[in-house]
Amino acid sequence: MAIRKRRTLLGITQRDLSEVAGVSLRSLKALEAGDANPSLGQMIKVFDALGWKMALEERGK
Amino acid sequence: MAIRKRRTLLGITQRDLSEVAGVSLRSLKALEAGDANPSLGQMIKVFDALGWKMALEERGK
DNA sequence: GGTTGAAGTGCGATAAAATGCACTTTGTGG
DNA sequence: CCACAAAGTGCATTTTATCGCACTTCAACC
Repeated sequence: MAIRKRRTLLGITQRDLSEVAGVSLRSLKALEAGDANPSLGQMIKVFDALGWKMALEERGK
Repeated sequence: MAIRKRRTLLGITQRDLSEVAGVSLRSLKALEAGDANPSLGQMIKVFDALGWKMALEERGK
């Protein structure tokens, strides 16, 4: 997933990110592993911690 | 929210959208009302039904 | 005023997410 | 090989989202 790539690029551990984002380490691991259907709030926290924001786009065709 | 605007623009009811998207009417109402912390799957279904997709952007500054 | 369709809302039941904990695996440096 | 840090994973528990249902509100129309 993109999360891991971004996180490693920032040179921080899962623990670091989970603390900055304010989600549990367990949840972050699940999120990175892709075996999760996270809540919007959960995602926003993590994305925000990674310097990302969510946006809507037209789905081409 | 943007969902309602889009939906009314399409000229469909909440019931219509909920059925097309595959989520319960109750959930869609909550989603439009903004009193929800929906799951990613839930949002994708609705956004997809509205011709939208989600994207990540750099958070300015 | 009565009827109808769409939308808003509260509540209880259930499915699922989020968490904590214990443990395993993997890599890295001594 | 050993020690340590980071990551992966299974499980039990707690919390929360999702859903159905009943009821209310509101507007349009006859």
